[in-house]
Amino acid sequence: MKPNHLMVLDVLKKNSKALTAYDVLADLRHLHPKIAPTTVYRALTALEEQGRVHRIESKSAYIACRCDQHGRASVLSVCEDCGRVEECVDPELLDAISTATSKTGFKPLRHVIEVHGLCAICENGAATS
Amino acid sequence: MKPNHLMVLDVLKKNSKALTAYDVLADLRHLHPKIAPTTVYRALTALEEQGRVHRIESKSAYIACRCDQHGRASVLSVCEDCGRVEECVDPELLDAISTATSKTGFKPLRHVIEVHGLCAICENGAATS
DNA sequence: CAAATTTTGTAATGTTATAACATCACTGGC
DNA sequence: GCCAGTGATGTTATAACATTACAAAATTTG
Repeated sequence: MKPNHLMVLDVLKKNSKALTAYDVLADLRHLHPKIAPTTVYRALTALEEQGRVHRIESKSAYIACRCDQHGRASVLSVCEDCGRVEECVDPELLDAISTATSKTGFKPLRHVIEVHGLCAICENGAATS
Repeated sequence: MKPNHLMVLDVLKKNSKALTAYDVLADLRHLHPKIAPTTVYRALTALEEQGRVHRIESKSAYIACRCDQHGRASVLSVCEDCGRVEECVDPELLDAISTATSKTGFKPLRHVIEVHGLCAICENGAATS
């Protein structure tokens, strides 16, 4: 893997929360002060194509893929309280969504499935506080 | 409904394609040259809360709700060729997704389900051209 | 009416993403 | 070895999307 791509992936892997491209940029600048947005975006694009990174469309943010099922679309659960993101791969669900959209002749190519809510920790924390 | 909100909704209703906030702004400026981004965004936020407008997260764009089921999350099919968006309300699908994400204790609150692909017209057009 | 509250307008700014073009690094023919 | 051709990277600038902050106007309420 190319050095820039590796650096970007490492930054994402350090975090369980989604980071924006500019969060990644700020982190990288500690070591490489001259790095530019373009560099980060190019790395993110490549990593996404490889399935190593997911973009959270509803947050304009990115996480490292943790599911080791690179290539399959995931259902992404985003905690609105702590920002943590869980991945869940469920081919049957994808098929069900494809079937639903296909009824009108639509041909599905890419799925974006994001669920906002509260993770187990924050839900309990909020309830007992 | 407030005049600004109505104007914004009307612009969106004229189009079957998703429009960005600045597309809406440009359209409104034909008649109201002094209107500002803030005004459009405030209207879009209010209309979204009422379920009259959906935001396509993966395009940073907006469409008028056509399903007359304001309030229920929709599956949005976005044609990557012509930009048209179809809505499809399927409570069972939402429940299935909620169930999948709930396995880890996650509490789902808002669903973002967007499918990119080709609509029937573009799929056929592309095939026969 | 006048004070309090909410809505709207206006300007500036912040955030996210890409375009355009220069430069560098590698490859393969000569 | 040299030097075109190709693709990756760097650099600068700017485009596109969104919010903040505060002032002015409208609306509500005592």
